[in-house]
Amino acid sequence: MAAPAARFTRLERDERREQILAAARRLFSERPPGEVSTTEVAREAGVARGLLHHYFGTKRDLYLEVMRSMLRYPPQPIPEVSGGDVDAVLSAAIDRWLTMVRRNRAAWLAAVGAQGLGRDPEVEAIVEAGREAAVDRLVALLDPDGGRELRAVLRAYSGFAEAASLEWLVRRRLTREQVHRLLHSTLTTLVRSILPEIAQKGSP
Amino acid sequence: MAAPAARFTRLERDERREQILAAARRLFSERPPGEVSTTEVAREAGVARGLLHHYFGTKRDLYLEVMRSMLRYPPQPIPEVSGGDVDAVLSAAIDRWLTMVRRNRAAWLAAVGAQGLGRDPEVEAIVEAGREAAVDRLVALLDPDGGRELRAVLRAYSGFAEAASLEWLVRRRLTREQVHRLLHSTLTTLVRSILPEIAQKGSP
DNA sequence: GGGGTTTGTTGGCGGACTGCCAACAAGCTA
DNA sequence: TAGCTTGTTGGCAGTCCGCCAACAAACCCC
Repeated sequence: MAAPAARFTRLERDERREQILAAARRLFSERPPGEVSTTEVAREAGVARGLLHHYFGTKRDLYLEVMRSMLRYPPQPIPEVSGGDVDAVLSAAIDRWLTMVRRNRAAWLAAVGAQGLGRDPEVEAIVEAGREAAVDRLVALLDPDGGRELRAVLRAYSGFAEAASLEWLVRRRLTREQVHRLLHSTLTTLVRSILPEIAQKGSP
Repeated sequence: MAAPAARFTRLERDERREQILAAARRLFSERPPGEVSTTEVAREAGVARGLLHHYFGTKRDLYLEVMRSMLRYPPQPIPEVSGGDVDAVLSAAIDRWLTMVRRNRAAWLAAVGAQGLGRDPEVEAIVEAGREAAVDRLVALLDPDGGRELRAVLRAYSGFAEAASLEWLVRRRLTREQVHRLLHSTLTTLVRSILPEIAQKGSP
């Protein structure tokens, strides 16, 4: 007779883990967590439902892990351009940002738009950490000694950059070239003209 | 004997409906929809669980209605300042925005929490409609004949305004006065200098 | 004021989903 | 090949959602 044809194949922990995570990433990218069942994730991954509880604990834990994994992948490549010309450095940084966004389109869209109405504090913290990290990189690039106001302005700017990127990627009311110029000019103006204006303490 | 002491009181449809909606708004503001049970909403409203299905259909329908109701309340007051001075008009509009945001703090925070692609198309549409309406008001104020690029830039600006407001309300890295100046200067610069620069078609 | 009517409200049944765990078996070791 | 390790499965118990038939509070009419 033929061999019993094993009904499942054993995998190394990390391997199976990544396989489940990939399936979960796919589904959680399309629908909010409340509308994705663990049964579905298990089917998509080709394993029994109990297995994902074994690897990740609760469904919520799995979802949080998906969020983290999405934040982890994109922003790996470190800026490190550091030419003398600030304008050129900024331009290059923006270019990398746009390229990253287009390359990881699905993951990025899901991460930016994560969570529904009620904000889940943990999810919020994960996404916010990613944004604050982006601010860190800009601070290092622009003014390592920058104060509280600089960080606040840059955080607002990151909201601007995300919305502008959506105009390019989704709504298509801007070209990549236009977004690039928009982001560059706005950031330059913010830091050189507007920030000094609002940072000074006593001005009526 | 004493009267049978009615076990529940009948209310008019709209009255009961609003009562349930208020309870749902409270709970859905604190937690994502997947973590709020209809049993809880019913208890909070002081009615039987079946009743909210009677009034709103499915849980999802109730959630969508909550979203709409939150979007409906705040931005009602129409700008209508229309003095000759554009700067003064903008300043007043920004002032109203900041006041609205602080007054409806909880509701507004919850609504912006449903960022960009909530991955739920319907929720997405509702929130995005609110933002596009804000853009409409700005377009009417600034340049009624403005083109596609103007709308795109203003949409990006609304992302900027939301993030900046969070810096004031939540992270407290900016004062109200600072946010005001930041929003005013940025909008002015965007429309007067940066928009013309990116709107021109053929520029290397 | 009593009986009939309207319709707002309740309670519970059927199906689906989550969290958990004991039993099973694939693949390694001797 | 027998035994062991541990990745994997299947099902049980509790909770939640969608639905609907029955109930009863307030109203109407005589």
